[in-house]
Formats: sequence, structure tokens, C-alpha cells
Amino acid sequence: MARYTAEHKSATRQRIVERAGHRFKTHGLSRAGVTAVMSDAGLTNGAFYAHFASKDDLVAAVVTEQLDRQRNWIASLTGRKPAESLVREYLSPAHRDDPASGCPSAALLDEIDKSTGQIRDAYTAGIRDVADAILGLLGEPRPEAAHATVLATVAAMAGTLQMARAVTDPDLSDALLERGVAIALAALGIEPMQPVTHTDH
Amino acid sequence: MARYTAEHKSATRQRIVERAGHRFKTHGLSRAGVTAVMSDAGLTNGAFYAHFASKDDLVAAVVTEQLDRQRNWIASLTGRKPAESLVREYLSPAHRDDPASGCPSAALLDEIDKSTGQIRDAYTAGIRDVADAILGLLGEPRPEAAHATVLATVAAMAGTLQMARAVTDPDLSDALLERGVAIALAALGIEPMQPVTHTDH
DNA sequence: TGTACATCAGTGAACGCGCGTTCACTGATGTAC
DNA sequence: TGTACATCAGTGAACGCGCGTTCACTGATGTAC
Repeated sequence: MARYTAEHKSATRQRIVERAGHRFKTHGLSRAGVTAVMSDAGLTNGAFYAHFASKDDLVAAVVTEQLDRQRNWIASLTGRKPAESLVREYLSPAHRDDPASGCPSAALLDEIDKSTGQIRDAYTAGIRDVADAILGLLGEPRPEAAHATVLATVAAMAGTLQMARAVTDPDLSDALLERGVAIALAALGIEPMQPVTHTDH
Repeated sequence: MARYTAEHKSATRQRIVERAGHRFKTHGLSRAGVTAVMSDAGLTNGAFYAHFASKDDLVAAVVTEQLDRQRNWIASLTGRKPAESLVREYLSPAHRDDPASGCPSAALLDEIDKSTGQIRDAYTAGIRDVADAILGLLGEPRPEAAHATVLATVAAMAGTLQMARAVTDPDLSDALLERGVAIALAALGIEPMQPVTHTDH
């Protein structure tokens, strides 16, 4: 009946959402245009509205998909102390230097808070699930107010990553990440397996 | 010789920078236009280039002025435990609900990291001075790696404020601020004078 | 199996709009004499 | 003190450009018979 199957259409939509995620996190929600996103997906601008009602609609879908992807990554962490691994990988130079495939909160949070209710609702739901995934990594006994503590720790790590990306002094940036690890581990009540190093003074 | 005195011109420039600060923090760097900023300052768009070489030039001036203003606010804090007051006022509902006159890091950090080197340099210099001002509030003995620890704490608080602004659930937002206070105080090695309350569970 | 048809994802040009920036012009002012 | 002049902050229209969105059209496909 249709030119393509339903699977083909949903695969295309998914591809647009993924590429848009990269572009939004690299250039920001405002600076990344629909035409560029569609071009990334190998399509032309006009096809956009066969998949989304508006750019805001895409942004909401991207926020949901990005947080879902992050949740899956968290759930996949293994090892003796997966929560400690999470903190160390999150606040690593590799993550700082690769925003395109990194944390959506670090890249987009303060544009999200200037966005529509639909987008902020999508963020709220998604970040709750991220917090629950992190809670799943923490052994018992969990601290009181655990859910909010975990979210506040995620927010703190996201802010640290943002600042580490914004400053132009590489030594300062590295020092921020190191201190951020210590702060996040303490916030989660994790005794570090390896000491947090100090290269600054 | 000139139509107006040098004082008049620099006062006008200062007024533009201040109003731009409010507008940038409310709407973001990309979404706030030159015409709107000039209108806020009681001028028309054309006069902008008598004061700034470009919009990026204005953004850099705004970043510098905003951080300088924040530094002055920090230096003005008094009381027995001024650093604890700083944390509690920073992570207060009042600050969350008034981004226009609030912290530039919380409002702009992840647009700054996508900006020009001039703007990122201005941010780097300004935030260092903010950290020094906070160090001035902390009594001896200061923790090792104090400067970077203070900056990481500021970054953590900024991220927490961003998330508290982005989520659409007011209870979650309040809980984030409360847990953020506990995390920031612990990061700075401050024993709270009043306990950090838990309204969540 | 072969053919005519209906579907609709995708094309690409065009829309109005607001952006950052430019520019010819204005007119209130301080200075020169 | 009075007057002619030079200055330049500020005006307001216009520039090219990229944005989000619309739309007439295309053409490969699955379905009907």
C-alpha cells in the first residue's frame, strides 16, 4: 500500500533522532537547524515533517532517546564497584572531549530549562529513569533520600563537565574533573577503590 | 568636542552590558537578539556598533561583568559562616526562580563552551576570581587543592541549579536544591550550622 | 504471472521572519574665535 | 557673551542570510485483480 514498510519509516525516524542528538549536543538546540539535521540523516529538509510535527517535537524525542540511551549505558556497567566506574568515566577527559556522544544533561541542560513544557516533561521523566538506573548500581544500604541524592549528584557531575569544557586552561580543566570525582563519590557514599589524585595544588 | 562626554558614553555601554546580562540569562545567548538588548537599554539597534565590535564582543563583556558582579556579591557576604550562607543562598528557591539576576554559570555555561575563544577566555578569568573570592570566605586551614575544589563545587552547584530549573516537578526541584546544599557543604568541608532537611524520601 | 493503480516518504523550491550587521543621515553638544 | 562649526552617539531603514515551515510534485513500492 505504502511506498515503504512501517519498519522502514520508523528506522528513518530513529536515524533522524540519533543524528539530531549528536548535532544538538555539539552545537546546541538553537544553533542546530532542521536542514542540517536532515542532511546528517541523508535526507532533505522537506521530509522532516513526514516524521515530526515541529522542531520542538524532535527536540522532545531527542531528549527522551538520549536519556534512554544513557540509562542503558548505566545498566550495562559491571564490575565490583560499577557506581564508582560510572563517576570516573563520566568525569573523564575522554567524555569531556566528546560531547557529541556524551551526556545530554551536560550538553543541553540550560537550553532545556528555556524550552517548552513538552521538552521539560520529557527531560524530567528521562532523568528520573537515569537516577533509578544509578540506584540499581548502588549496593544496600542506600542512603536516605536516595533518589534525590542521586539526581543531585548527576546534576553536580553535569555542571562540572560543563565547566571543564568551557574553561580554556587545560590544567584547570583536568583539575576540575579530578575534584569532581571526589565530590561525586562522597555524595554517593562511595569509598574510592583507588585514591583520587591531586595534580593541582 | 563630542556630542556627549566620555562618562556618558561609558555609562551607556555599561547600561547595555547590564541589560544584556539579564536578557542573555533569561533567554540564552542564541535566543537573545541585539535589537531586543538595545531596546531594553532604551536605544535602537543601529547604536549598538558605536559600543561593540560584534555580538560576540558584547557576550564577552557580559560574561566578564556578570562574574565580576558575582565576585563582589561573594566578597560582601558576612556572618559567622559566610561560605555556608553562600551555598544556602545559591541553592535557594529564590535563586532558582530568578535566573535574570542570578548566577551566569548556571544560566549560560553550556552555551559558553560552544562559544568563541574570546568568550571562553573571559569566562575562565572571571570564574577564577570568583573561586578566589570564595576561598577568602573559608577559614584556615584550607583543604588541599583548594582552588580547584572550590571551582568544582561552584560547577556542581551550577549544575544542580540548572536541573532544578529544568525539571517540571516542583517537589523534585526542591529536593534537588536540598541535596545539593548537603553535597556542596561537604565538598567545602563545612560542618552545617543548621541541619540539611529532607522533605523527600 | 502480469499490469494498472493508489500510496506516501522524500524532493527541492519557496514562504515569511528575525537575525547580525551596515550605512546615510540627524541633531544636541562642546569648542573655537 | 554670541555664533559658526566639527563631532559622533544615536536613528531607522536596508542588506544578505539562515531559520522553521509549507507545498506541489515525484517515483518506487505493495496491492488488487
